[in-house]
Amino acid sequence: MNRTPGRPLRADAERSVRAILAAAERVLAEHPGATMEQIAEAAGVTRTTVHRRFASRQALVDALATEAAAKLAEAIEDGHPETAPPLVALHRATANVLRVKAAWGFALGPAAAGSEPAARIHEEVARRCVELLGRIQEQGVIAADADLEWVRRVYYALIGEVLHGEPAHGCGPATAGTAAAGSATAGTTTAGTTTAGTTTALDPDALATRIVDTVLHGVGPRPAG
Amino acid sequence: MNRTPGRPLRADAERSVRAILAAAERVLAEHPGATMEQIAEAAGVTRTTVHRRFASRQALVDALATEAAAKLAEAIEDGHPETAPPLVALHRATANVLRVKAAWGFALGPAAAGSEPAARIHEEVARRCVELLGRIQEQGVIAADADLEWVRRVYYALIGEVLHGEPAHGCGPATAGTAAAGSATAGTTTAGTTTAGTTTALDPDALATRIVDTVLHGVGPRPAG
DNA sequence: AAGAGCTGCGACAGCCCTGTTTCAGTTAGC
DNA sequence: GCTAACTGAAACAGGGCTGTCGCAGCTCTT
Repeated sequence: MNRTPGRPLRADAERSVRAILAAAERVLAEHPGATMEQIAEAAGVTRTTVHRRFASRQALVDALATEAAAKLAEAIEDGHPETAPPLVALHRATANVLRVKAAWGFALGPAAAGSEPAARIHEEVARRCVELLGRIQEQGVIAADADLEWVRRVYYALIGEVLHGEPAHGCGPATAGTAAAGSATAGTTTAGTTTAGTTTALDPDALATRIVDTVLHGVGPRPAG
Repeated sequence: MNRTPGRPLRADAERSVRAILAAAERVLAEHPGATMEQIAEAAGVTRTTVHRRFASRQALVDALATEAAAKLAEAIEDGHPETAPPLVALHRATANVLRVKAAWGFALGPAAAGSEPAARIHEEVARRCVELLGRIQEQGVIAADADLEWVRRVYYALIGEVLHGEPAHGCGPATAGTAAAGSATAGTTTAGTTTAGTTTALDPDALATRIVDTVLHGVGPRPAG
């Protein structure tokens, strides 16, 4: 019954909570309707223990969503959107977000939405995102008459799309497949990453480049080199 | 038990099937985990009847997905991708798809995926889509070195994003909200639709323009008028 | 008008999931 | 080492949903 611990948990209990949350993400990502039992099993714990730590299934999902949202906010912040050059910050943040979203696909997905604190974090993240885009707009890299909210949505959509391709089960150098790196050699002022002409894709930095590039310039032909 | 009728259904039974499918889409779109009972009620039918027409919940969802996939394919075909000028076809198809997807949000969503026949139709649709994009590429409107699969994914993502905004509960002139039509006055060779400078958005044609425009040119500043 | 088809109603069995409780045994922390 | 915290095991009540049946009554079809 004690699910909102007044005092800190004991070390082993803390470990259990961690294991449960991680397992929940893993299991629910593949099977959104998974049972508490399945989650417990994946966490190496009994169903009883799961209920001891999370009052209800909803509480578990909420905790998961909140944790993931926090990591997402952290990913943005790690790009230093306030201090770094806007395009650099956008690129870094994008790469970070790709990493986080790949690892917390369920917790950041629609199925986990509706969680109160998580929703507020997401709003805040969206605000920061638009701020950053605004700074880029001031540089003239985004059209002056562009609707930044639309830009943000396009940006979000592309991030989501990129993560649909390969399941990326282990976050490792997964099965390649059909990768050709279409519009490489971007004109953005970011650091290296584009080693030469052909990027292997799949790695967050290359994907981030592709996303930012596509958002800014689309897929049409470039004016000039 | 007779769910794959050898002979045609009677008129009233046919009507029931229609009503059930329509209700299922309506109900499941808002509440993916809805009960057979809720679907039946929304269809003005008893739960028993639903089970009489569809062997199981899965069978119902499959039928729904298949029907919607067919309508989607039809939406593409109505753009005359083979005969019309590629950009015109793309614009028309986009507008049609927006209409279909708005009306069959659940049946075309991820929750309804996994249905055998529907999946094959979606593959075919993707093929047609890439074909059309290839024709546009030959015109030089898409960069020659662009990965068409990536272009298709970006295109899909934007279509999906556009439909997230307003729920569009009744398909009517719903509650407007924050609409500003960012990068309007596209350079595409489509017909009118852009009445002047300010488009009201929300209507499929205007949204299609926006999508196509963004896919091709991104949100960056235009070279020149 | 007659018969086949379809529907609503009510009820049933079966299943799975959630959430709780108790108790004995183990583990962390002072 | 002692105590409090934590866990596994087992069982329980409760609830909901699915899928099926039989029957009486309505409605389409010819």
